[in-house]
Amino acid sequence: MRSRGFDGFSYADLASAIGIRKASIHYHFPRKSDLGLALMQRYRADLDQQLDAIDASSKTGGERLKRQIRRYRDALGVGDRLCLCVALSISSEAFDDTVTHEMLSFRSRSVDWLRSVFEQGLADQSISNVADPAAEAMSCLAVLEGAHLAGRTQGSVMRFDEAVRLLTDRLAQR
Amino acid sequence: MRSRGFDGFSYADLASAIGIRKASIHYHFPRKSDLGLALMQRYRADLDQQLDAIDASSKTGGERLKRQIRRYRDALGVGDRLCLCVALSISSEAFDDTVTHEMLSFRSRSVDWLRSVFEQGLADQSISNVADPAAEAMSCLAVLEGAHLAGRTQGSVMRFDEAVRLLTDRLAQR
DNA sequence: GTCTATAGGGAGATAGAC
DNA sequence: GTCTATCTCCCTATAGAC
Repeated sequence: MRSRGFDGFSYADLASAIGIRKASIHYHFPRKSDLGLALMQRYRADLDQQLDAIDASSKTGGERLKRQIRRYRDALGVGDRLCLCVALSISSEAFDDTVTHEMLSFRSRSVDWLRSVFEQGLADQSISNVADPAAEAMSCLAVLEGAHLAGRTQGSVMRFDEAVRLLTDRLAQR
Repeated sequence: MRSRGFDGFSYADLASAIGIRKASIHYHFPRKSDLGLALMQRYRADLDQQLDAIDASSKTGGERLKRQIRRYRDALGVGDRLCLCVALSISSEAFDDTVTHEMLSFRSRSVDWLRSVFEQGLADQSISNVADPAAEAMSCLAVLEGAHLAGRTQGSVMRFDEAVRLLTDRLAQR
């Protein structure tokens, strides 16, 4: 789903990949949209968990932001995968409100978390040039997702790194 | 293609939309990938033409950047369309090198143009806080495409505007 | 919970008349 | 260059045995 898009793979693809039959997948996820919803729900739950883990072990805004950038970098694979929320955005006409709701939750959780991170970075001086944490948060999510697209199109993590460099350059050196 | 993705529409959809038969479309574009290539080529040619038009009629970096942001904003429709290059990124495994080449050309033309715009904005002081035009250019393209995704997911141009606000706030008022 | 078998439809694509 | 007709294949999805 993250490398070919929602319409780019079939139950037959999954079946042969995991060594099971199509009908067995339909037992767990009757319709394909059920599978999309389940993955998006899990993706969102993972986000909550991992952002909590970052908050627990990193204390400065700069350090927290650095780890979130790293998470996006890792999620890109070798330039062959996208954030699930990005991948599903293109096919969103195919989904009902439950999937859309999950995607909106994912985005608002991301932006809210980033806003608090920029607020911290402003307070503890671990991120430079922060004037408006709310605007920074929305811009930052756009940069991370846009950098994913750059890396994906060119099949190169380097393009991701280049696109987020303006961001990483603002993190205080330790 | 820009609202449902490459795999999200069929020749039958096109045929009924324009009042023609599937076979007639196949006469012009034998395989679906031919259609994808043709659209991407046209999209890229349009970019060249429109950036030239911006250069011809706007002289400051800030004014030029403002018009490119406006172009992306308009391209979003009412939050139901994406940049073609963004939409095809997800399905890029389905394409051969010719389409990928066109997408890479599109991106490098965008970034090169943006770099020169930031250089101008630095020189004529029409864009504030420019330290590294090359990094600004790559970040800017990411923001524009990421802002598209934000607007698309929420079906709202307002989300686009919010995501690019950090950028528009840097443009000198006149 | 997984299997075989199959339904039912729509996909991309082609042949050949006009 | 557009049409009708059709091909072949694969899609999502279901029925029912084990």
